[in-house]
Amino acid sequence: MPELPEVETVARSLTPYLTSATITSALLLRASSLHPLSLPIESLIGTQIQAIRRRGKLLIMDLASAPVLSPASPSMLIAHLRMTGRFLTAPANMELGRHTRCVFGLQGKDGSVSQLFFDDIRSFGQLLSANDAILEKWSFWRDLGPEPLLMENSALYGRLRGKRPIKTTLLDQKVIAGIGNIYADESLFLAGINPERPADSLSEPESEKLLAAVKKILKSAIENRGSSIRDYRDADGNAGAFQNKFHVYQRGGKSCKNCGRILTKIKISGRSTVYCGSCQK
DNA sequence: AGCGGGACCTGTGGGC
DNA sequence: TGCCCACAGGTCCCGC
Repeated sequence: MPELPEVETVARSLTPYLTSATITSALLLRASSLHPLSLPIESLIGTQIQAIRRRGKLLIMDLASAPVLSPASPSMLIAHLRMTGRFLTAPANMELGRHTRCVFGLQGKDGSVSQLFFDDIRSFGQLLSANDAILEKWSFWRDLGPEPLLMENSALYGRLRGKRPIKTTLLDQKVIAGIGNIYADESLFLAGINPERPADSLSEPESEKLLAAVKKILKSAIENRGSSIRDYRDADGNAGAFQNKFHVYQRGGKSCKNCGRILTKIKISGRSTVYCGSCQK
């Protein structure tokens, strides 16, 4: 599910609920929902959530540890939602859902108690209780590319190496962080670039145009609280609205909103890809 | 180097 | 109604 705009929306919607809350309990319901590099889930008990933020598609909760905890205690709780991961805030007495993979007890600064559920239908998502030593070992984290909204074209253009399709390159989290299948297709459409073009065939102005399109699409998607295809909801249970603005994603066989020609649907590195053969060169 | 295919999981929608 | 297949916001790993 969630790409950068959805994770950003989740982080923002969680912020009022979680900031300054202390984790009072942590129960893991499916072992595979905890990252192999993670500290035990119990390591989170007693930590206080300082802030919630996003890096690429990762949701990050910054933690402060109680003074008695060892230096090995976690400084962050990181979640990768993958396809169907989701955070839900719940009253203290709420029962677990069918797809709840982890549940945290929370105590707010005002003493109020509540729960935080990590639900995940497909169970691809993972939680990682991390400290600095663990992050150094985590290659996905180490190699994560720049934030698209902060990126300059010199950085993108410099990374457009090799003959693989530009769409594959946009999906490579080492090149640029946070773009997934929806926003890759939508950005390439807006930039007028064919997704099958070899990455190294883009000129510097084309790279610039692509990065501008990526930024415009991501910002617009964030303003619309993300895209809800099926499962995605923010922490308040709200769907996004950007799916109503798609130009190409999931529109194979329909007509181009720009020129009226039938949109082409193909596979690029295993992912469904839709583009306009007339508008995208 | 990079692609295809499979794996990890569960659910839904379409075709017959 | 039911069965089977294809497909789904992601990433990793293997073999060619």
